[in-house]
Amino acid sequence: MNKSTENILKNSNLRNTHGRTSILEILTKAGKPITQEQIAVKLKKTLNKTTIYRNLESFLKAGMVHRVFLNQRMWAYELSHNCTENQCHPHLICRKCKKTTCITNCNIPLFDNIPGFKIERQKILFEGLCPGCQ
Amino acid sequence: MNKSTENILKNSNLRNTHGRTSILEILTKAGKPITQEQIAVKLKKTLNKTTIYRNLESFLKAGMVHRVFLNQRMWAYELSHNCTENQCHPHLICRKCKKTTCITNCNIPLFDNIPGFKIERQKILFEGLCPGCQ
DNA sequence: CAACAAATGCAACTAAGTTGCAAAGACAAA
DNA sequence: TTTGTCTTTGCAACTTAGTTGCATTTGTTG
Repeated sequence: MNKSTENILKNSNLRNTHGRTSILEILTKAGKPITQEQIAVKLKKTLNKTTIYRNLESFLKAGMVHRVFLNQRMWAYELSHNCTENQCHPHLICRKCKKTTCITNCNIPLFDNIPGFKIERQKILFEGLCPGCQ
Repeated sequence: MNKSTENILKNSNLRNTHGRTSILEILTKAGKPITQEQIAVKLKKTLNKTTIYRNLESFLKAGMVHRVFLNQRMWAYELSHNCTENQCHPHLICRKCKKTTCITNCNIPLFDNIPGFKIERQKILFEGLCPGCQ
């Protein structure tokens, strides 16, 4: 079991359970947004979907994870170490392969000076072609 | 019946039905993204939800309308006259009142020069406070 | 170890959106 | 105006991502 994972959980007042550590492990390995269903499959369905959803939600609340909206009605989750408080890196949904990619090699400012609004966070979604599909 | 609406439908090879014109009327009046359910209520449930969904989809295909993702699992639709081919205006979901507002008085560039990716369209979603909630 | 709170699994539920099909309606040609 | 064809509509049944209630199990602290 990973020591730092254990500490992360402790710091967020979350109990150190097998379910949580294995979900975090999978999110770490994935390195990109994945869905509840994908997590369940990688765990060979040894963890109940309710449990996965509930754990992902507690990770969300603790800020360890964020989620992006996929296609029609699914969320994909990923670790949030590449995100600042106000802005997560942009994502691209590829028109061809439909996969979601994280775009971390760009430098997009925070548009927080829009008259009349108080902008606290911004999410950017690109549509187009990923490197593999051009 | 609005003559321009009629022409818009004709140009998109869509038949001029009562359902379609009344949905377009409501979207025009709304001037912001609204959901299927909201449309149905404004029509006093005289139009079946299947019909509304199917018409919204044909509007989407024709480019007359675009949609933004709302809260948990709902889409909101709005007329796309304020959008360019590559970018729609940003939207803000207010942390307090949960309403979605269109932000049209800002000038955000298209980030289409990201190495490795072919960006065709960008969608920006802000979270924060709307003018009424500050 | 005991006691309590939190996490888990299961089954049933919710609800936004979809599908199949028969009936009604739009529209172009005659 | 009528006819014929293709599109649109309504209805009911369905799909499925995500949620809820509850009984059981597990982690943690003293």
